Amino acid sequence: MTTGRRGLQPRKQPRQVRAELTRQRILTAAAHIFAEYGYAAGTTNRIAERARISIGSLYQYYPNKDAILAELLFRHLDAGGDAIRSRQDEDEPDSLEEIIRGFARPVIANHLDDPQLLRVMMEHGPRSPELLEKIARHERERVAYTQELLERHPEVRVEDTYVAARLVVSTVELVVHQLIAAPDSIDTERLENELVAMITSYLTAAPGGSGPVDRPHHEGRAPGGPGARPS
Amino acid sequence: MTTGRRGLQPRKQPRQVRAELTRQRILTAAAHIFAEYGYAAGTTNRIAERARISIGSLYQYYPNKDAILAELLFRHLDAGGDAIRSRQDEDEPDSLEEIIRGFARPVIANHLDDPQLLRVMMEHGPRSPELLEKIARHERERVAYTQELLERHPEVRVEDTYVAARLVVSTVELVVHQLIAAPDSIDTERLENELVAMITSYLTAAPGGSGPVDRPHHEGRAPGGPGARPS
DNA sequence: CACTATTGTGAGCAATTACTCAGGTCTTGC
DNA sequence: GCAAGACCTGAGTAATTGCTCACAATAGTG
Repeated sequence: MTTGRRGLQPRKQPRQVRAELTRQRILTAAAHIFAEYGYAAGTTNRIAERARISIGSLYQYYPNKDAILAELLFRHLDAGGDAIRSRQDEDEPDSLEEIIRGFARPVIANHLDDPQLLRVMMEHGPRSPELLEKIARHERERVAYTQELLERHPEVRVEDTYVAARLVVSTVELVVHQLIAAPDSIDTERLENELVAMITSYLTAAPGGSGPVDRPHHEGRAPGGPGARPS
Repeated sequence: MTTGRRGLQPRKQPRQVRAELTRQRILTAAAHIFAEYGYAAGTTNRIAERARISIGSLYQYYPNKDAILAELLFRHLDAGGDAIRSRQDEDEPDSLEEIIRGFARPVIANHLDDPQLLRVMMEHGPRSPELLEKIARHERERVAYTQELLERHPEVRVEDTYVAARLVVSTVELVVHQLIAAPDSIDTERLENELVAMITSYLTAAPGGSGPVDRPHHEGRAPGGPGARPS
């Protein structure tokens, strides 16, 4: 199938405008093809055909098929990261609900373009070590950032902010992904609201309890503060 | 790649014990191979090799590669459905938390066997119309059942039980899947607890509020006036 | 214009894959 | 013991795929 690892970096730097244009055509064509056919059936020849260039040209810019998907994924991750980071730079003192909403909204927006493509990327992505590393780093950053926010915010009451952060990040990403890509798609706005409500109520609920009701049993939360250690 | 649709039903009924045994070998071998190599790289020859039978025998039982994955998926879905349904038959009057836990636990248990395989199945599955239908039906059943439970339980306070049910089902399935398969896996028990806590607090929280705390400000989540435009 | 560097072309190769088939070996029923 | 079916075998085939390479076209420079 795919020839072995040969690096994922693009093959050459374009020196003329024409080249940069071709590059872009390849990328958008690949996005469509992968989204429509999946990774395995999305052949390089098909991509070239869709981009209206020859297969040879394609391989002048990308050393192999993986590299195309890689670039697609990089761009997506970068876009997502930027959106969230830009939000961070704004005025900070939001309510917790607004903060969570600030997580959910960019993720939703980022998935509206082409849910199918995202799906393909996450599916096949982790087979290449470089992609795996990139994704893992991205996720770790998000978790760390989220954890920091949780720890800083007084409203938050969870035992282990690390676990909570992972739960939150995963939930937002996955649920948005699934429910937007679903055939019977849920209204975007409602999805955002419900997701935010769920996470916010989780974070602010009394630890070990289920909702506002007092729950006498259960091992109490370690009073040592928020610095609960990840397992 | 795969030859076109030719049905997914097994090719023949085994009449001797020997045959049933071979069948089982194929299935377990396929499970391992798919989990290890993914669907595309998990070739039928490799499966046959691992099962220590010839490739010809394999094709006596399954008309094509898809059919093997299909059977694997069917079995998984059936197992999951059974686990939940068996729980339903027990004494009903549980607390909401216990009900949600009754959802989460079988899902977790079902994923502990081989997360990678599950991943492959969900990834590739939806390409075959028959599989797609099976999965969709399974999901619809789960959502319907969940919605019914939500409506019956007095503690639940959500606007739209259908949306809530979908959210709950997706969240449990996806988050469990992701966090168990993750390289830095979270402790199973803690995962269950946090997940249950999140969902329970979401379901029991007063609509429009976030958690037990009284929240004077903020526009409610009523459809009338959230200033929430998607970016 | 001439010369060079950059970019584009597409037939075709090597490798891989799902799957077949002609013929073997084992089980069963009598 | 012996036929008839059930089961198994594995070399081979047709099709597909990622990718190369020898060459053609275009753009930049003097």
